[in-house]
Amino acid sequence: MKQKIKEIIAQAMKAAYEKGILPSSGFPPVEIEEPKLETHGDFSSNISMIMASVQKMAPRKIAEVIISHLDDPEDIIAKTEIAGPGFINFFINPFSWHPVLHEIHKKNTAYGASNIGNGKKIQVEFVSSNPTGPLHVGHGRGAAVGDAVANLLSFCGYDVQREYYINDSGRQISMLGRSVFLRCQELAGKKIEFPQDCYQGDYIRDLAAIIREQRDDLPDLDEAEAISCCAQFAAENILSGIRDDLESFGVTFDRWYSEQSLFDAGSVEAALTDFRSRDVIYEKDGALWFKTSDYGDEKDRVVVKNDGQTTYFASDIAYHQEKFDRGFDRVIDVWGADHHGYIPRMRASIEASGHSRDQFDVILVKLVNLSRGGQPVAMSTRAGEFVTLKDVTDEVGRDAARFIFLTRHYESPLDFDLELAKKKTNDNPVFYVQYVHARISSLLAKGIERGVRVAEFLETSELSMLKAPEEIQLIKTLARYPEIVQSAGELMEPHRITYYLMNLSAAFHAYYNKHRVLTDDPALTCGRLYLVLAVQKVIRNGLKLLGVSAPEKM
RNA sequence: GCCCCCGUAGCUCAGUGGAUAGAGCGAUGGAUUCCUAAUCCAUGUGCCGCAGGUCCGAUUCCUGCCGGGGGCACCA
Repeated sequence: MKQKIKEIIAQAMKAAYEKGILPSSGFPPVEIEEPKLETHGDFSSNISMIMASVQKMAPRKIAEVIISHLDDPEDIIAKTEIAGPGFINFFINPFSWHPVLHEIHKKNTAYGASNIGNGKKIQVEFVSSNPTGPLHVGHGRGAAVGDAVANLLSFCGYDVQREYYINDSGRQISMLGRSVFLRCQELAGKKIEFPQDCYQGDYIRDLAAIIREQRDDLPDLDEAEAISCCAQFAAENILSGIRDDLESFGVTFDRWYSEQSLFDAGSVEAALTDFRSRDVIYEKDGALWFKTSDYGDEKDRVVVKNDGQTTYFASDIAYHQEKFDRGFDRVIDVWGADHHGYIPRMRASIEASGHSRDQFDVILVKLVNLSRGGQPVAMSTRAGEFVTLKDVTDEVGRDAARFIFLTRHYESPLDFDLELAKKKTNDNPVFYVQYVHARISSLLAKGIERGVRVAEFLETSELSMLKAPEEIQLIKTLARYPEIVQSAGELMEPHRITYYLMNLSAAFHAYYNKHRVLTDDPALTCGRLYLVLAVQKVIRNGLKLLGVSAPEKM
């Protein structure tokens, strides 16, 4: 609809120019918006204000000219007005909205899909939590955001790959091995000093107990071997737990990428050699430094320490080079906000390896403040006291958790209240939206009971009886969906879908309370079912993008 | 000290240059012989942190300041 109005305006400007009424052909792109006030029409254009200086005419005069040249063969426009400083307001003929419903039914699950991505290969890397402990709530938010962003991009025509990067190498893994090893010794009755920098959580004790059971050769190994054995065992065990948790959270990945595999394939060495040849690496104090400050970072960064060990950053450089080698046009990383200082050096590495900085984006997800009935729940990773993602989803359910994670812009801190998440009221919007879907399912079932044949009414519905203001309002809201999806995709902001769904749900509930869908008039009933089924489809599509289920019954 | 994010109704937050700035919660009053009351309807609330600047027009963009949060390792 918006597009049609744009075309009509563009055509009117052209016609006026050809007649010599508008002096200049310097037409800016036509922008249309939906005014907040109903009295300002369905659509509004500021085009005459923008053109005023180029055309050397008063905005209101330009508006008059445009209006007098409008050509509207389909009779979409009921009325136009010139308002304020020169807005042109368009009032759409109510019946012109009806075709939106046909479109929704025809496109069904693809309604709202677009091809703005044009098949470009894009990778979304998310969660990528170290296999040194279970996923906690913060990771859950990252998972929900990453998954929804991937869904959105895919729906917008990108060729999307989801990836999890496993830091299964380096210091934190040996520290994990050491932690488990020490707990094993403790279980064997030895008196040990458990260091501060080891992993403190109880899950380390559990792992120690398991490995003692499964590997009775452990006491025979020398300490280094035993630690390494513990490390490998623990990392694998934890990672498989992470996989399970994500899967029951509804998140799956196309690829799990091991950091260790980069070393095994010589990719880290190759990346460093490449950077040497590009002259962006130098030696100082026995270490190798990458000149990230040449690319906007505040200082240079070490890639090989003076003990010969490569840093985590070195692996990351190799990893991101390798992503582009795999043919991705764009690479998105979803990180916790505490990594934000890492962005400039990562950007530097992208640019130094010959890619452009806009091929790489980081989505920084802010922290989650967990509470229960308003009382904060302590979350300290160091002390090993944290609420795991599994704990939360077990308690409040996957749908509520995922939806709540997406009710804020990812860059805002999120308050997550466990009691609130279980409430079945308006406080908890996930049920508000799902309830729409369930109610419509029920309507359909009742309709069938009464002998309304679905296939038939989808074909024969005559829509002219859909003329109540609430009905037109509902259709207008449905018409906005594709645009919302596009902007959510382009900006990678899934919360736009969340808000839209809450809006649409409000419009539906209001309609439902005011009008009966199943009436004694068969034609009216068919028309209304046609409308509410379109609503149901859009709700279902939107929830799917968010990774939330659309229940038939509640 | 430097960097990033935030500052909008009593609370939690939407609003990527437009007209009279919105929603939920909370408060008050109402709605169910009838399609799911997990719903709806009605009634209030705002120096959009402050000060400049750009613009026909700024909550939105720019600069400075104030306030809140996070980050600043040869850690990951």
